[in-house]
Parts: sequence; C-alpha cells; structure tokens
Amino acid sequence: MTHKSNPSEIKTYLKTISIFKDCSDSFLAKISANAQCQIHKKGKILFVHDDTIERFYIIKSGWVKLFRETLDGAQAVVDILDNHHVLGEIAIFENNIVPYSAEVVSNAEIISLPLANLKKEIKNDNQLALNMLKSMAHDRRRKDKEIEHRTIQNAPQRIGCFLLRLIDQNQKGPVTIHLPYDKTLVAARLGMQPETFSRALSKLRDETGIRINGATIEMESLDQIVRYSCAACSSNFPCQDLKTTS
Amino acid sequence: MTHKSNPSEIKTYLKTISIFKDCSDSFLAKISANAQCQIHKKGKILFVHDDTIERFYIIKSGWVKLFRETLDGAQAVVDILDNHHVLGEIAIFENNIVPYSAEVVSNAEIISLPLANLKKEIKNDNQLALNMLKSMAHDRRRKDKEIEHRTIQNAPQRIGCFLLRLIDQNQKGPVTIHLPYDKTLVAARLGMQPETFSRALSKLRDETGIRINGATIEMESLDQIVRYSCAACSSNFPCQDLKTTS
DNA sequence: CGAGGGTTTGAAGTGCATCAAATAGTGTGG
DNA sequence: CCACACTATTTGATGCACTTCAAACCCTCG
Repeated sequence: MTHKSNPSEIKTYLKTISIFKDCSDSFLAKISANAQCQIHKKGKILFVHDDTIERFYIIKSGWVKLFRETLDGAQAVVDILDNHHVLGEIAIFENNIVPYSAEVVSNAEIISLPLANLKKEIKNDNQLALNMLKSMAHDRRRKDKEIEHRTIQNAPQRIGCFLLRLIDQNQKGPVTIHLPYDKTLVAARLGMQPETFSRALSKLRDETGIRINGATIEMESLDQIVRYSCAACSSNFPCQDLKTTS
Repeated sequence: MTHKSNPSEIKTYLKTISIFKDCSDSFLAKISANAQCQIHKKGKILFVHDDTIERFYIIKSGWVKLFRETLDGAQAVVDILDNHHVLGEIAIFENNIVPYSAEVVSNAEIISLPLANLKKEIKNDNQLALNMLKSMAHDRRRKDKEIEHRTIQNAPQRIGCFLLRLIDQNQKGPVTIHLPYDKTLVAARLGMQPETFSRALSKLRDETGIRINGATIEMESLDQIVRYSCAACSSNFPCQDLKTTS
C-alpha cells in the first residue's frame, strides 16, 4: 500500500531523525529521492531475522516490534519502537543481513530507504558516522539497563519502572498514563507472560495505590511508584528513558 | 603499580585493537605517548558507575568485570572482558561519565589512555569513527542475544550455551574446556545465583554426559550440548560468540 | 596447619509459568 | 444498531525453576 512519497516532504522528515542531524544536503536529497513511504497494517512483517534486506526503515507513525524466535515458537522481544526510530540500518555491518525480525504492531506509516546509500555515505560523511555512533552507544546503554532490570527487578517493579519511563518524570502531582500498546505486548516487552503481567499490575496497584482502568492508569503522584520500583535499580530517579532518538 | 610503559611497544599493541585498525599513525603515536600500562591485582576497582573519568582502558591480560549495583547491594553484571577489549570509551558520549563500574577479577595488565584524545580524534578520523561504530553495533547485537538468552533459556541451557561460546565450534570430537574465571562469577555473568549454577551444571552433566572436574569440563563431542542448549535459541549452531574484538 | 574464600548440598520458600476457563472488549457483517 | 466471532485480559489452580538460608566441604595459600 504505497502512500504519496513526496521526496521533499520526506527530506524534511528525515532532518528530524537523530542520525541525519547536520548531514550533507546532497546526501539527504539523494536518499529522499530513493525513499518510499508506505502505510502498513497491524501484523505486517517487514522482515525476518537472517533475511538479506536492501532497505532500512524509519517509523513515521505507529509501533514496530523487533524480535527473534526459535524453531519451536518461543519469542524474545528485542525492542518496540515508535516514530523517529530507525530499524534495519544495523544490517550494513552484517552483509545486509538483519539480526531481528520486525512486525508492525499498530497501523503504521513507515519510510524505507536503500541500505546501499547509507552504507556508502558513512564512509564519506563523518557527521553521519558520528551520529550513528552516538545513537548506537545510547542504544547499547539501553540494553545494559534492560539486562540490569531483568536481573534485579521483579515483575511488578519492572512494570512500575516501565510506567515511569513513559512519562515526564519531573512533573509533580497527579499523572494519567495510557499504555502505548496491548498489555500482552507490554508483557512480552518486559519479558513476562500476559497472565503474570495482569497479576503483577494488580500487585503494583495494591502496593502503590495507583488506579487502573483498562489501558489507562492514574496516579496521585509518582512518589509511591518511585519508592517501590526504583529501589531495585542502580540509577537514580529521575532516570529518563534512554531513547534511540533524541 | 606502574609498569614499564614503552610508547612504541604500546603502539604496537594498540594496532591489534579493532577500533584502532588502520587509524592514522600520528594519532596512534600521540595516544601511545599518553598511555600508561599498569598491573592491577584482583579486586581493584578501576572506576564506579556515574564517576567522571579522564581515561579509558584497554585490557592487555586478565579479566575485568563491568557491573552496576543498587544501594542495597544487588548487583548486575553487564559484561566480563578479557584482553583486546576496550572499556570506558563510551564515556566520550556522556560528558565523561561512565555508565558502569569496572573491577579487575584476575590479576591484569591494563593500558589506560586519555579520553580527550579519543574524543577529539573521532571527529577527524573517519576510519576511527567507523571502527568504533562497527564495534558498537556488534556489541549491541551481543546485548540483544544476552536478553534473548535470559528470556528463553533456562539455567542449565544458558550454561551449555556459555560453554559452547568459549570454544571453536567447528572442531569435531572430544573437547576440554577450562572455565575462564570463578564459578561464582560465571553464575553472575549468566544472571543466576552460585547455588543455582552449581546445581544447573550438574543437571547439564546428567543431560549431556559431559565430565566435570573442578573448573575443567570434558565432552566427547559438542552434539549433546548443542541439542540441549541451542534448541532454546533463535540462532543456528555454530553461532560464534559475538565478541567486542575481532 | 589453619584461615578464608570458593563450591556444593540440603531444606524450604517464592515468584513466575503453565494450563484451563471465565470475562471483557472490539470489530464485522447482517 | 445488534449479534456473533474473535481477541485481549483476567482469574483460578497447580507445578516447576530458581532463590534463600544454612551448613558442610574443599581447595589454596600464607
């Protein structure tokens, strides 16, 4: 389902992506000319791990799940990304082979760009290489955090931590949160079963006094959750989520 | 305990480090001149997370544990590195603040180099930036694998997988493995308790017929372990460990 | 030889997974 | 706009994996 792919419009959007910050205009023009923008429905598989791909992707809207799975169907969610995030670009270091599968988990607008352009340009454009390096470093750090959380935090604490990272942590007073995607998916993202998620969320409610209504969660203040979740984390609150973007 | 720090000798060693491959000679000369090589004893803390550091490190021999810990002492091992690995360099993207603590876990010879040199040079030397980018990408991929393993594999399987990644996976026939460091540390590296490690290793023995003698492990062939451990992994054997180096 | 850390073993508890089934919620076609 | 089909979520019952606490054992090194 190809959408209008106006190069200049795409170019404008690309400029908002961290890895393209301050990149040469000629490169942005070139890559935009080769860009496609498509609208994908929930469930669409963009690629499967160990595929050879020719294009990488940038999310303009919606959510995409990155994952791997074993022969007998066990699945590990590597990441869940939203707009401004880039995926598949890592393949330029692996002979165009992607190390994870990507599935659209809510209707999404996604730009695709040729890997070849990127692969070539990082050798010429030091700014681009530095941007990618910085983004990659940031991302590696996020993974470290993820491993730490799964090691130290229990299920209710991980949920609390996840909720805190959805919001601006400097605000005072009451906060309302909307879960960004299905509870089942949040569960997978946090490395637990849906049933465990449901029970753990109830436990978090009992421990912290938050109010839960479907995908909406209200809290009087962040204090309770911070006390409950951040105790089992090596970072100090406010910890900010480390986003790939920014 | 400062050791002889012969710049030209250090320079030769630096050339074997992946991020310095094909870097400008003048840069290598400069950074070598500012290098120090020290011998550290087991237990030495190189830095603590959230410290501001001025130097990054390269391991010449021995092992270094990267970790974070919470106020009440819970610890998460981020990585355990040996020679040719670089640590602390990530701080150049975070205002010289390191995101993890580093502890020498076996007597080690470690080179330290000024962060400032590196920070400045990646802007001039595209090759250096690309090397770091590639290494960082590789590393991020390793973390993804780590998360996957902790999600999908149980304790005995994780140990089997760990053992396989210690060796050349293409060899046939009997293999003897020496654990590279304390069992307690292997346990922490794999995200489990020492007691669990001990029991899980016994279970792995019962399931695969390997022979265990202290830190030495013998196996008739890899097949048994592969069948047992790799079933719970999305990668195909041989999977190769993804090293920071190489 | 003795001290101390690393390792193993035992017993008991806890947290999460699993299996099963009920319930709520959502989108579809009539 | 309603009824049905299908999916997401919750709840219950049970089992297993890993942790925790405690104690014994073993190995190494001064």
